[in-house]
Amino acid sequence: MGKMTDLEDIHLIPPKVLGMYQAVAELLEEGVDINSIRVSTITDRAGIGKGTAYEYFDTKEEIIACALAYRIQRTFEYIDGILTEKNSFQDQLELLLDETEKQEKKKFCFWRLVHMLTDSSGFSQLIRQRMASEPFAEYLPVKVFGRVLQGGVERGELRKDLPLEYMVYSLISRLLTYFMAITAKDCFQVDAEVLRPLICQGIMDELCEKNK
Amino acid sequence: MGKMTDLEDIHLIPPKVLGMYQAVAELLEEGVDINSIRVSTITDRAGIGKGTAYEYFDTKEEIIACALAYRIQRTFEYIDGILTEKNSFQDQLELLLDETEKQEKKKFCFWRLVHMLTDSSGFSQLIRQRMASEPFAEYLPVKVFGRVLQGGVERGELRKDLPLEYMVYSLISRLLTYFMAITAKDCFQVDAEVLRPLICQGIMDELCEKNK
Amino acid sequence: MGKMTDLEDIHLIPPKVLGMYQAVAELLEEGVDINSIRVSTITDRAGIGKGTAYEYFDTKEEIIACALAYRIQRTFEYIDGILTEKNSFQDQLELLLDETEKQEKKKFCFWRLVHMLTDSSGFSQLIRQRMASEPFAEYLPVKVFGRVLQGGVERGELRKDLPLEYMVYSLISRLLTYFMAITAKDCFQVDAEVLRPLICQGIMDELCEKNK
Amino acid sequence: MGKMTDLEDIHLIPPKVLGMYQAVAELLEEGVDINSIRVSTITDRAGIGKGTAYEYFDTKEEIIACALAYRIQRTFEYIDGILTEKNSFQDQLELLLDETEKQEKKKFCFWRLVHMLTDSSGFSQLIRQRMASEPFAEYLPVKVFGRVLQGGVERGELRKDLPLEYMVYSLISRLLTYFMAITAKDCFQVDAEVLRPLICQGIMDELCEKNK
DNA sequence: TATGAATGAGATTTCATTCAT
DNA sequence: GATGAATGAAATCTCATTCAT
Repeated sequence: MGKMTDLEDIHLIPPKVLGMYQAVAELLEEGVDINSIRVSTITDRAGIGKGTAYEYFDTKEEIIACALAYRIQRTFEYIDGILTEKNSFQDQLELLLDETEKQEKKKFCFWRLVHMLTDSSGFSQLIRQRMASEPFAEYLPVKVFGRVLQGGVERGELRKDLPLEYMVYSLISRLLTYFMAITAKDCFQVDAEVLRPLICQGIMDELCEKNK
Repeated sequence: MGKMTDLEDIHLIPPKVLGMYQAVAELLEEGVDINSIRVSTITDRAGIGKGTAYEYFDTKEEIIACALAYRIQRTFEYIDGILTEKNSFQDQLELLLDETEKQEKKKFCFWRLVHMLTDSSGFSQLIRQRMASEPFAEYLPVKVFGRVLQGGVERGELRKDLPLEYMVYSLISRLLTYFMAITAKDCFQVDAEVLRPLICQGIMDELCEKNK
Repeated sequence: MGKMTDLEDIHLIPPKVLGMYQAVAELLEEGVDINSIRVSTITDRAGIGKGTAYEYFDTKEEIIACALAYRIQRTFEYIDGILTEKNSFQDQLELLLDETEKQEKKKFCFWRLVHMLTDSSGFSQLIRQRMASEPFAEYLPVKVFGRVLQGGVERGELRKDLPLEYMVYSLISRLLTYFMAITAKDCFQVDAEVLRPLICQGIMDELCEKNK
Repeated sequence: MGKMTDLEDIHLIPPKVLGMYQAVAELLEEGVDINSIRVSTITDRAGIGKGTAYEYFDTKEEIIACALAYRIQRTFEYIDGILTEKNSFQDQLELLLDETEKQEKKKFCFWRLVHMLTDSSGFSQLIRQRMASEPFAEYLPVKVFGRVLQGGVERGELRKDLPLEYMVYSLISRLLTYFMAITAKDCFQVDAEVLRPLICQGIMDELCEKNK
């Protein structure tokens, strides 16, 4: 059996490997520091032997990096799916803010992704490599948000004169604002209830055609 | 000799400890993963004995956390200083974007701080404790940016109708996202040259009185 | 693999663990100070990897405590066995004195046990816990000697009016006298040859029915 | 200043050294394992600098060995003193049992001595050397008990037909076993209240002339 | 393919001892 | 003589990885 790092099709992942991915996701959601995760913890949770992990991966780093990449992709696939069901940018924006709140509860995907994209740990480098590869690229936040914004432009809701890449930037930074405010609640004493409408208004003001 | 964790006055740090702080800073600037830093690497660089590290700190985590806290404070002290010399918000904003670009080159302080404030590693928990304490609090980004924005409001440059905290978060997340876009170029697939003027404009549009 | 500290059945001890027990026993018999025994010394002697020791035990202290408890139990099992073959208390007493001499040659069991029962080192506390647990209790000296004396009483050889616990005390203290005399030969200049009949006589005088 | 190991006269011990001896004694009485005592703990307690310890001793082992030897001698000097005040062996015996019980409470001198005389730790070897030297020999238990028993014989209270040395050992081991029974109650499973009168009687029966 | 006992390199940490002041 | 900051040898213990079954 070839290693998982060579596997392109996300739907052919063997059940034992899915078990390991699930174990990693759970651990991170429980707030475990990524650097303190042990191979034996993963395999114990997955109900498989420790040696089995090495049938599918070469190193511990790869296990965790693949698990994370998988998780991130699934999350954005899901977000992409539900975004598509909404008909207006306003609804899509509300949905994204809702999801941002949810993610915070799981202390997971978004923020973790931010780290992955910016730090220099071994994990992050592996993740970045992996996320840049074919089957993942399609669901990178830039792409997902890009499609949403593109739709808005095409429907005439959003400004046509801004480069799409800036609009993506703008959207992400607003979501980040909201996420930071929620995450650092205790540290910075900010009221998310007050923030949310301001953030919404800010984006709409900046990106929407009708507000021009 | 009392441990450094009990030392409040940042100017009384013994030279050997400063040497260790310097060593940690260099390592991180060189892109070394924080989790792979060894005590012996730090002490070797600092030109002191390994045991000496434990005269001043109880654990490796404390060494690195204190080094980081020190570095972050010095950096924001510096930024605070140069921001004060500028007379308009526009100039201050340009300065911050300049510094954000510089930080990227040093892969360091600002971003590292964001990680520290948001992940669940042992380091981060220690750092957060430390940064919450008296001598550090004054130079936390929220305070520094808060003062900048407050000044802009008082000079009549910035909008009076937005909560200051919202403005702070908005500014921070714009900078952060810019940093992220620069750092993870391949993932973001955007061009900093294109982005920067738009970001400037976006921030001014949102926060400035005269542009309303 | 469960740790040895949870293992109740003394006959299920894995061979590598027996090797470690043997190594500890040898070291002590060679007169090595118990506090100067290193894990690597034990595993080197046992011909196993250092890490293997920690597959079976959590700490060095546990390794040595278990090795000692095992050794002590085996010794008293053995003594119990050969005592049972003797038909009179007199013979049993002679046997015990013979064994006391032998033990001295191995500088081991009896005296080591005495230390274990009386000092406050980490080892001793662990040993005491362990020796108080089910599978060991049966072969504690108090039990073994208790059975011998009980037998003597039942056969009508020994006095019925003394509490058994005092008889045990008396027997042990006599053996201790003999052991001390042998051990401290050089220090106290006593002739074991002269002592032995006196000790025998003393016990018989005190405990035997016919001498009443 | 010559090292303490060369000092013969126990009354010329400098005050800082007495402070260290006192510190060691206290630590042991508090139940601290002798192998876990640190030089810094001793000097901190004695209120002196760590370097000072090395003005008077060459190694940590010497510090503790000398402290113990000193303490043991003082204890037996004291016991010798109060034994001399008693007029009958019976009273002296009761006194010794009282002291044995007290020692248990202080977990100290007598028993510690026994360990010192019988184990193979570095401390014990040093102690044995030291206790064998001139100024200590006089107050070794064998000598002290020897004088007591000799007095009993001379007063006609004790048997003349037993070798004095046998009587000494017999007495010591009775006391020791009593001590052991008290210390390791759970292992011995006997009641000191029950034991003590029987022990007294047993010793008197064996050693006293009139009870013959 | 799946396993998990065995491994050992390498990390952190301790603390007796030194020596410049 | 007294000090205590500095040292580094040496110990314990971890855990990713291997490999015989």
